[in-house]
Amino acid sequence: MAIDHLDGALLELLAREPRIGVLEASRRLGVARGTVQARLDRLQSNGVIRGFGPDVDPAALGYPVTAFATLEIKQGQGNDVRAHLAGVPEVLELHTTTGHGDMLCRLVARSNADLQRVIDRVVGFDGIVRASTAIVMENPVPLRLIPLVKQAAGD
Amino acid sequence: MAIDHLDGALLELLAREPRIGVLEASRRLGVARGTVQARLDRLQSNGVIRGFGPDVDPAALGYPVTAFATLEIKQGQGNDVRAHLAGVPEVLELHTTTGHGDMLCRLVARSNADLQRVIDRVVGFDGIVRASTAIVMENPVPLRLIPLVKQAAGD
DNA sequence: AGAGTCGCTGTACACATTGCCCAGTGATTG
DNA sequence: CAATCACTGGGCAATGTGTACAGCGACTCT
Repeated sequence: MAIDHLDGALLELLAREPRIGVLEASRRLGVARGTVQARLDRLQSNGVIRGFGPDVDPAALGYPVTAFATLEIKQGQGNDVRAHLAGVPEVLELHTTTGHGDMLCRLVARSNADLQRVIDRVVGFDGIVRASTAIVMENPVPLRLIPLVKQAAGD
Repeated sequence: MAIDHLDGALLELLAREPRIGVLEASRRLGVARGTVQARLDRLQSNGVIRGFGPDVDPAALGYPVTAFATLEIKQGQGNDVRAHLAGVPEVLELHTTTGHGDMLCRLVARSNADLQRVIDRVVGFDGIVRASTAIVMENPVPLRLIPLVKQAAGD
């Protein structure tokens, strides 16, 4: 859980040049190879690094439209709705939240027209009372964690 | 842009066991190493695979609270707001959207109390008229792309 | 039909990297 | 003071990588 300064530098380096190896990383950071290896192992067993999965771009896959849908759920239907949404490939992410809606999910679609189909599929389920959708136009800040890592490392 | 069936299998394999090498992947998929190498290169130049950055868990970094904030922006202040939000480490992601709000951003914080500080910092800016926040309680479907990849590959 | 192109295979080779081990050292702790 | 811990720097065998090449079947264009 201790987010060291070296850990921070390592994470940043890995984020910038992911194909880098342990040896090369140790050279860049000016430490011994064993150290980098140990840090990496620790970060992974800590859960700080979940993995190194490929970062897939839905747009390049033919799904250039992203939207967020706020869902209102019928009492007690939560689990069914979760299962239903988990079965829809275009649902990239699902959260249960406080506030006006009960759930928030991230959707993608092949086009604005296709989004209609996706939404119909998403909300065409008994437990869902109401849905409101916001289509994403721009993504000025794509998902990033480095600034947070830096802050966590810098204290 | 052609999302082949082999491409799909490769992506799925990489997602499940990211530390796998090209050689091992070729063995698993039952194709020649050169093929896997060529596919990988193509997927990367296509932009389907953006990279292999480490998947960092904010919770493990000490930021277990996630929230989504919908922001309403003063006309013409878009760029300033974008720049402001980009400067806040706790802002993990920012989208401009259609619908009730003008922007949607994903935030993290060290605690519910800390979230107040983050929100204050986020909305403490001239161009922002109104903000409504939804705190994430559960994350039944964490960000996933494999089902989408499978669908894209299966046609 | 023939020529050219393309993607995949199977193989080869030199080189770099990995996983693992170990002795030594400096800082911190009880 | 002794023990613990993280880091260093070195060494080793095994493996993977980058790269190249020839052969082959499928496809397209003329």
